[in-house]
Amino acid sequence: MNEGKIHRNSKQRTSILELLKHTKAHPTAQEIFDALREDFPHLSLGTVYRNLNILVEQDQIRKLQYGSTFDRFDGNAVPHYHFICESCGRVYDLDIGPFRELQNAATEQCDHTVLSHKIDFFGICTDCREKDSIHEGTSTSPVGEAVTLEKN
Amino acid sequence: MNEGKIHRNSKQRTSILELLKHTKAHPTAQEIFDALREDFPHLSLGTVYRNLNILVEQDQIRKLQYGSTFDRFDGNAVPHYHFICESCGRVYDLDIGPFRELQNAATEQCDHTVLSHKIDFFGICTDCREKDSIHEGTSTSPVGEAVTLEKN
DNA sequence: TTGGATGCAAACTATTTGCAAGTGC
DNA sequence: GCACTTGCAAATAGTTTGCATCCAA
Repeated sequence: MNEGKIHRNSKQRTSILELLKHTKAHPTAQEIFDALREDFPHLSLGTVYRNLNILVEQDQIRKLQYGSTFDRFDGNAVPHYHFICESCGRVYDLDIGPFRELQNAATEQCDHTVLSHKIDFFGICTDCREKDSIHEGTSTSPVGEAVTLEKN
Repeated sequence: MNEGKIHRNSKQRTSILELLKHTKAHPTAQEIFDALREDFPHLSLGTVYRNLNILVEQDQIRKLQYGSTFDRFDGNAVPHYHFICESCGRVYDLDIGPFRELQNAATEQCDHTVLSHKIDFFGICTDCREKDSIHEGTSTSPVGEAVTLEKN
Protein backbone atom coordinates (compact mmCIF):
# COMPACT_ATOMS: atom_id res chain seq x y z
CA MET A 1 0.00 0.00 0.00
CA ASN A 2 1.59 3.28 1.13
CA GLU A 3 4.51 1.60 2.81
CA GLY A 4 7.24 4.12 2.36
CA LYS A 5 5.21 7.23 2.95
CA ILE A 6 6.51 9.91 5.27
CA HIS A 7 3.92 10.68 7.87
CA ARG A 8 3.39 14.08 9.40
CA ASN A 9 2.20 14.51 12.91
CA SER A 10 -1.46 15.10 13.40
CA LYS A 11 -3.37 15.74 16.57
CA GLN A 12 -5.84 13.11 15.56
CA ARG A 13 -3.33 10.36 15.07
CA THR A 14 -1.47 11.27 18.24
CA SER A 15 -4.69 11.13 20.22
CA ILE A 16 -5.65 7.78 18.80
CA LEU A 17 -2.29 6.36 19.75
CA GLU A 18 -2.47 7.90 23.21
CA LEU A 19 -5.89 6.49 23.79
CA LEU A 20 -4.78 3.04 22.76
CA LYS A 21 -1.65 3.19 24.89
CA HIS A 22 -3.67 4.11 27.95
CA THR A 23 -6.39 1.54 27.84
CA LYS A 24 -6.51 -2.20 28.25
CA ALA A 25 -9.86 -2.38 26.57
CA HIS A 26 -8.92 -3.19 22.95
CA PRO A 27 -11.49 -0.81 21.53
CA THR A 28 -13.08 -0.91 18.09
CA ALA A 29 -12.66 1.85 15.55
CA GLN A 30 -16.14 3.06 16.40
CA GLU A 31 -15.36 3.16 20.11
CA ILE A 32 -12.21 5.14 19.48
CA PHE A 33 -14.19 7.47 17.27
CA ASP A 34 -16.83 7.98 19.96
CA ALA A 35 -14.21 8.62 22.63
CA LEU A 36 -12.27 11.14 20.59
CA ARG A 37 -15.33 12.94 19.39
CA GLU A 38 -15.24 14.88 22.64
CA ASP A 39 -11.87 16.36 21.77
CA PHE A 40 -12.48 16.56 18.03
CA PRO A 41 -16.13 17.34 17.41
CA HIS A 42 -15.59 17.16 13.66
CA LEU A 43 -13.59 13.95 13.71
CA SER A 44 -14.64 11.47 11.07
CA LEU A 45 -14.62 7.72 11.14
CA GLY A 46 -12.62 7.66 7.94
CA THR A 47 -9.84 9.51 9.69
CA VAL A 48 -9.88 7.05 12.54
CA TYR A 49 -9.58 4.12 10.18
CA ARG A 50 -6.89 5.78 8.12
CA ASN A 51 -4.80 6.48 11.19
CA LEU A 52 -5.35 3.09 12.70
CA ASN A 53 -4.01 1.56 9.52
CA ILE A 54 -0.99 3.82 9.57
CA LEU A 55 -0.26 2.94 13.18
CA VAL A 56 -0.60 -0.75 12.46
CA GLU A 57 1.75 -0.36 9.54
CA GLN A 58 4.24 1.40 11.79
CA ASP A 59 3.97 -1.44 14.28
CA GLN A 60 2.82 0.91 16.98
CA ILE A 61 -0.45 -0.90 17.53
CA ARG A 62 -1.98 -4.19 16.50
CA LYS A 63 -5.20 -5.12 14.81
CA LEU A 64 -7.10 -7.93 16.48
CA GLN A 65 -9.45 -10.18 14.61
CA TYR A 66 -11.03 -13.27 16.00
CA GLY A 67 -14.48 -13.64 14.72
CA SER A 68 -16.62 -10.63 15.44
CA THR A 69 -17.74 -8.67 12.44
CA PHE A 70 -15.53 -5.77 13.47
CA ASP A 71 -11.88 -5.43 14.40
CA ARG A 72 -10.39 -4.31 17.67
CA PHE A 73 -7.14 -2.51 18.24
CA ASP A 74 -4.42 -3.12 20.76
CA GLY A 75 -2.09 -0.35 21.86
CA ASN A 76 0.31 -2.91 23.25
CA ALA A 77 2.71 -3.64 20.43
CA VAL A 78 4.73 -6.05 22.53
CA PRO A 79 3.85 -9.64 21.59
CA HIS A 80 1.34 -11.22 23.92
CA TYR A 81 -1.61 -13.56 23.82
CA HIS A 82 -5.27 -12.86 24.37
CA PHE A 83 -8.25 -14.23 26.16
CA ILE A 84 -11.59 -13.54 24.51
CA CYS A 85 -14.80 -13.82 26.48
CA GLU A 86 -17.36 -15.69 24.45
CA SER A 87 -20.16 -14.11 26.40
CA CYS A 88 -19.41 -10.39 26.39
CA GLY A 89 -16.82 -10.27 23.63
CA ARG A 90 -14.24 -8.46 25.72
CA VAL A 91 -10.56 -9.11 25.07
CA TYR A 92 -8.04 -9.49 27.87
CA ASP A 93 -4.28 -9.54 27.73
CA LEU A 94 -2.53 -12.60 29.03
CA ASP A 95 0.79 -12.56 30.79
CA ILE A 96 2.15 -15.87 29.61
CA GLY A 97 4.59 -16.89 26.96
CA PRO A 98 5.73 -16.32 24.33
CA PHE A 99 6.20 -20.03 23.77
CA ARG A 100 8.90 -20.36 21.16
CA GLU A 101 8.84 -24.15 21.46
CA LEU A 102 5.55 -24.07 19.59
CA GLN A 103 7.18 -22.57 16.59
CA ASN A 104 9.86 -25.20 16.62
CA ALA A 105 7.19 -27.86 16.76
CA ALA A 106 5.41 -26.32 13.82
CA THR A 107 8.59 -25.89 11.83
CA GLU A 108 9.47 -29.52 12.35
CA GLN A 109 6.11 -30.73 11.22
CA CYS A 110 5.75 -28.74 8.02
CA ASP A 111 8.26 -27.46 5.53
CA HIS A 112 7.02 -23.90 5.58
CA THR A 113 9.05 -21.07 7.01
CA VAL A 114 7.36 -20.25 10.29
CA LEU A 115 7.96 -16.66 11.32
CA SER A 116 5.40 -15.94 13.99
CA HIS A 117 2.36 -17.28 15.71
CA LYS A 118 -0.62 -16.17 17.63
CA ILE A 119 -2.68 -17.77 20.36
CA ASP A 120 -6.17 -16.84 21.42
CA PHE A 121 -7.86 -18.39 24.40
CA PHE A 122 -11.63 -18.48 24.63
CA GLY A 123 -14.02 -18.95 27.50
CA ILE A 124 -15.99 -16.96 30.04
CA CYS A 125 -14.44 -14.01 31.80
CA THR A 126 -14.67 -13.51 35.55
CA ASP A 127 -17.09 -10.67 35.06
CA CYS A 128 -19.56 -12.74 33.10
CA ARG A 129 -19.11 -15.75 35.32
CA GLU A 130 -20.23 -13.71 38.32
CA LYS A 131 -23.36 -12.26 36.80
CA ASP A 132 -24.04 -15.73 35.56
CA SER A 133 -27.45 -16.79 36.78
CA ILE A 134 -28.68 -14.75 33.82
CA HIS A 135 -26.36 -16.90 31.69
CA GLU A 136 -26.56 -15.20 28.26
CA GLY A 137 -24.90 -11.80 28.34
CA THR A 138 -25.23 -9.03 25.76
CA SER A 139 -22.92 -10.85 23.46
CA THR A 140 -21.40 -9.73 20.22
CA SER A 141 -21.49 -13.06 18.41
CA PRO A 142 -18.79 -15.35 19.77
CA VAL A 143 -16.27 -17.25 17.81
CA GLY A 144 -16.05 -20.65 16.13
CA GLU A 145 -12.84 -22.37 15.16
CA ALA A 146 -11.06 -22.98 18.42
CA VAL A 147 -9.50 -26.08 19.85
CA THR A 148 -11.69 -27.22 22.69
CA LEU A 149 -9.56 -29.45 24.80
CA GLU A 150 -12.13 -30.41 27.33
CA LYS A 151 -15.50 -30.52 25.69
CA ASN A 152 -17.18 -29.72 28.99
CA MET B 1 -30.05 -17.34 15.99
CA ASN B 2 -31.94 -20.37 14.66
CA GLU B 3 -30.34 -22.78 17.08
CA GLY B 4 -33.02 -25.35 17.53
CA LYS B 5 -34.23 -25.49 13.97
CA ILE B 6 -34.77 -28.83 12.30
CA HIS B 7 -32.90 -28.93 9.05
CA ARG B 8 -34.04 -30.81 6.00
CA ASN B 9 -31.62 -32.33 3.58
CA SER B 10 -30.79 -30.33 0.53
CA LYS B 11 -28.57 -31.20 -2.37
CA GLN B 12 -26.89 -27.86 -2.04
CA ARG B 13 -25.94 -28.25 1.58
CA THR B 14 -24.82 -31.82 1.06
CA SER B 15 -22.61 -30.76 -1.80
CA ILE B 16 -21.06 -27.93 0.18
CA LEU B 17 -20.23 -30.30 2.98
CA GLU B 18 -18.86 -32.89 0.56
CA LEU B 19 -16.69 -30.34 -1.12
CA LEU B 20 -15.31 -29.15 2.19
CA LYS B 21 -14.68 -32.68 3.41
CA HIS B 22 -12.72 -33.52 0.30
CA THR B 23 -10.39 -30.58 0.07
CA LYS B 24 -7.51 -29.32 2.14
CA ALA B 25 -7.77 -25.90 0.61
CA HIS B 26 -9.93 -24.04 3.15
CA PRO B 27 -11.95 -22.29 0.46
CA THR B 28 -13.86 -19.05 0.77
CA ALA B 29 -17.61 -18.82 0.32
CA GLN B 30 -17.04 -17.40 -3.12
CA GLU B 31 -14.73 -20.23 -4.09
CA ILE B 32 -17.27 -22.78 -2.92
CA PHE B 33 -19.92 -20.95 -4.87
CA ASP B 34 -17.81 -20.95 -8.02
CA ALA B 35 -17.01 -24.64 -7.68
CA LEU B 36 -20.61 -25.73 -7.14
CA ARG B 37 -21.95 -23.54 -9.88
CA GLU B 38 -21.05 -26.34 -12.27
CA ASP B 39 -23.45 -28.71 -10.56
CA PHE B 40 -26.04 -26.08 -9.66
CA PRO B 41 -26.15 -23.48 -12.40
CA HIS B 42 -28.73 -21.50 -10.48
CA LEU B 43 -26.97 -21.66 -7.13
CA SER B 44 -26.86 -18.37 -5.30
CA LEU B 45 -24.22 -17.00 -2.97
CA GLY B 46 -26.88 -16.42 -0.34
CA THR B 47 -27.59 -20.13 -0.27
CA VAL B 48 -23.92 -20.90 0.14
CA TYR B 49 -23.62 -18.54 3.09
CA ARG B 50 -26.81 -19.79 4.67
CA ASN B 51 -25.65 -23.37 4.49
CA LEU B 52 -22.15 -22.62 5.64
CA ASN B 53 -23.61 -21.01 8.72
CA ILE B 54 -25.84 -23.99 9.35
CA LEU B 55 -22.90 -26.37 9.02
CA VAL B 56 -20.80 -24.29 11.35
CA GLU B 57 -23.63 -24.28 13.84
CA GLN B 58 -23.86 -28.03 13.57
CA ASP B 59 -20.13 -28.29 14.20
CA GLN B 60 -19.61 -30.05 10.92
CA ILE B 61 -17.21 -27.44 9.60
CA ARG B 62 -15.31 -24.50 11.00
CA LYS B 63 -15.10 -20.89 10.04
CA LEU B 64 -11.56 -19.54 9.84
CA GLN B 65 -10.76 -15.90 10.36
CA TYR B 66 -7.31 -14.51 10.63
CA GLY B 67 -7.15 -11.19 9.02
CA SER B 68 -8.19 -11.27 5.42
CA THR B 69 -11.35 -9.42 4.59
CA PHE B 70 -13.13 -12.67 3.92
CA ASP B 71 -13.60 -15.90 5.84
CA ARG B 72 -12.47 -19.34 4.88
CA PHE B 73 -14.08 -22.63 5.77
CA ASP B 74 -12.55 -25.82 7.03
CA GLY B 75 -14.23 -29.16 6.47
CA ASN B 76 -12.08 -30.70 9.16
CA ALA B 77 -14.09 -30.34 12.34
CA VAL B 78 -11.43 -32.09 14.41
CA PRO B 79 -9.40 -29.53 16.38
CA HIS B 80 -6.13 -28.65 14.74
CA TYR B 81 -3.88 -25.66 14.19
CA HIS B 82 -3.15 -23.73 11.03
CA PHE B 83 -0.29 -22.25 9.13
CA ILE B 84 -1.12 -19.18 7.07
CA CYS B 85 1.18 -18.07 4.29
CA GLU B 86 1.67 -14.33 4.49
CA SER B 87 2.56 -14.19 0.85
CA CYS B 88 -0.18 -16.11 -0.93
CA GLY B 89 -2.77 -16.26 1.85
CA ARG B 90 -3.17 -20.02 1.67
CA VAL B 91 -4.02 -21.92 4.83
CA TYR B 92 -2.43 -25.23 5.70
CA ASP B 93 -3.36 -27.74 8.36
CA LEU B 94 -0.75 -28.60 10.95
CA ASP B 95 -0.37 -31.97 12.51
CA ILE B 96 0.77 -30.95 15.95
CA GLY B 97 -0.94 -30.62 19.28
CA PRO B 98 -3.37 -29.97 20.72
CA PHE B 99 -1.31 -28.58 23.55
CA ARG B 100 -3.50 -28.70 26.61
CA GLU B 101 -0.67 -27.41 28.79
CA LEU B 102 -1.22 -24.02 27.20
CA GLN B 103 -4.68 -23.86 28.57
CA ASN B 104 -3.48 -24.73 32.02
CA ALA B 105 -0.91 -21.98 31.78
CA ALA B 106 -3.57 -19.50 30.75
CA THR B 107 -5.96 -20.63 33.43
CA GLU B 108 -3.31 -20.19 36.07
CA GLN B 109 -2.45 -16.71 34.95
CA CYS B 110 -5.93 -15.25 34.72
CA ASP B 111 -9.11 -15.93 36.62
CA HIS B 112 -11.24 -16.44 33.57
CA THR B 113 -12.70 -19.79 32.66
CA VAL B 114 -10.64 -20.97 29.72
CA LEU B 115 -12.56 -23.37 27.52
CA SER B 116 -10.63 -23.54 24.29
CA HIS B 117 -7.82 -21.99 22.37
CA LYS B 118 -6.57 -21.53 18.89
CA ILE B 119 -3.13 -21.19 17.40
CA ASP B 120 -2.22 -19.79 14.03
CA PHE B 121 1.29 -19.86 12.67
CA PHE B 122 2.38 -17.37 10.07
CA GLY B 123 5.21 -17.30 7.60
CA ILE B 124 6.05 -18.25 4.03
CA CYS B 125 4.87 -21.51 2.58
CA THR B 126 7.14 -23.84 0.67
CA ASP B 127 5.41 -22.94 -2.56
CA CYS B 128 6.06 -19.24 -2.19
CA ARG B 129 9.57 -19.77 -0.90
CA GLU B 130 10.46 -21.62 -4.09
CA LYS B 131 9.18 -19.06 -6.53
CA ASP B 132 10.89 -16.51 -4.36
CA SER B 133 13.26 -14.53 -6.49
CA ILE B 134 10.13 -12.61 -7.45
CA HIS B 135 9.55 -12.09 -3.72
CA GLU B 136 6.07 -10.50 -3.61
CA GLY B 137 3.39 -12.96 -4.62
CA THR B 138 -0.22 -12.23 -5.51
CA SER B 139 -1.07 -11.73 -1.89
CA THR B 140 -4.39 -11.19 -0.26
CA SER B 141 -3.29 -8.77 2.43
CA PRO B 142 -1.44 -10.62 5.17
CA VAL B 143 -2.06 -10.40 8.83
CA GLY B 144 -0.90 -8.24 11.73
CA GLU B 145 -1.11 -9.22 15.35
CA ALA B 146 1.12 -12.23 15.66
CA VAL B 147 3.89 -13.04 18.07
CA THR B 148 7.14 -12.87 16.18
CA LEU B 149 9.62 -14.81 18.19
CA GLU B 150 12.61 -14.33 16.00
CA LYS B 151 12.38 -10.98 14.28
CA ASN B 152 14.47 -12.40 11.47
C1' DT C 1 -49.45 -30.30 3.08
C1' DT C 2 -46.36 -27.86 5.78
C1' DG C 3 -42.42 -25.55 7.02
C1' DG C 4 -37.64 -25.53 5.78
C1' DA C 5 -34.61 -24.37 1.51
C1' DT C 6 -33.70 -21.84 -2.67
C1' DG C 7 -32.84 -18.00 -5.98
C1' DC C 8 -32.90 -13.47 -6.59
C1' DA C 9 -32.30 -8.93 -5.32
C1' DA C 10 -32.15 -5.57 -1.99
C1' DA C 11 -30.25 -4.41 2.56
C1' DC C 12 -26.57 -4.12 5.94
C1' DT C 13 -22.17 -3.26 8.14
C1' DA C 14 -17.53 -2.46 8.60
C1' DT C 15 -14.14 -0.39 6.17
C1' DT C 16 -12.10 2.18 2.31
C1' DT C 17 -11.66 5.89 -0.91
C1' DG C 18 -12.18 10.38 -3.85
C1' DC C 19 -12.08 15.00 -3.38
C1' DA C 20 -11.68 19.76 -1.94
C1' DA C 21 -10.07 22.28 1.86
C1' DG C 22 -6.92 22.44 5.87
C1' DT C 23 -2.24 22.18 7.90
C1' DG C 24 2.53 20.59 9.53
C1' DC C 25 7.18 21.19 8.14
C1' DG D 1 4.45 25.82 -0.92
C1' DC D 2 4.29 21.04 -1.24
C1' DA D 3 2.45 16.94 0.19
C1' DC D 4 0.29 14.79 3.80
C1' DT D 5 -4.28 15.00 6.52
C1' DT D 6 -8.83 15.89 7.36
C1' DG D 7 -13.96 15.81 7.02
C1' DC D 8 -17.48 14.56 4.40
C1' DA D 9 -19.89 11.62 1.50
C1' DA D 10 -20.03 8.15 -1.68
C1' DA D 11 -18.25 3.64 -2.79
C1' DT D 12 -16.75 -1.22 -1.71
C1' DA D 13 -16.79 -5.85 -0.17
C1' DG D 14 -18.37 -9.54 2.29
C1' DT D 15 -22.27 -11.23 4.26
C1' DT D 16 -27.16 -11.29 5.56
C1' DT D 17 -32.06 -11.01 4.77
C1' DG D 18 -37.04 -10.58 2.75
C1' DC D 19 -39.94 -12.75 -0.16
C1' DA D 20 -42.20 -15.67 -3.46
C1' DT D 21 -41.51 -20.15 -5.04
C1' DC D 22 -39.81 -24.80 -4.59
C1' DC D 23 -39.29 -29.17 -2.47
C1' DA D 24 -38.32 -32.79 1.29
C1' DA D 25 -40.70 -35.39 4.67
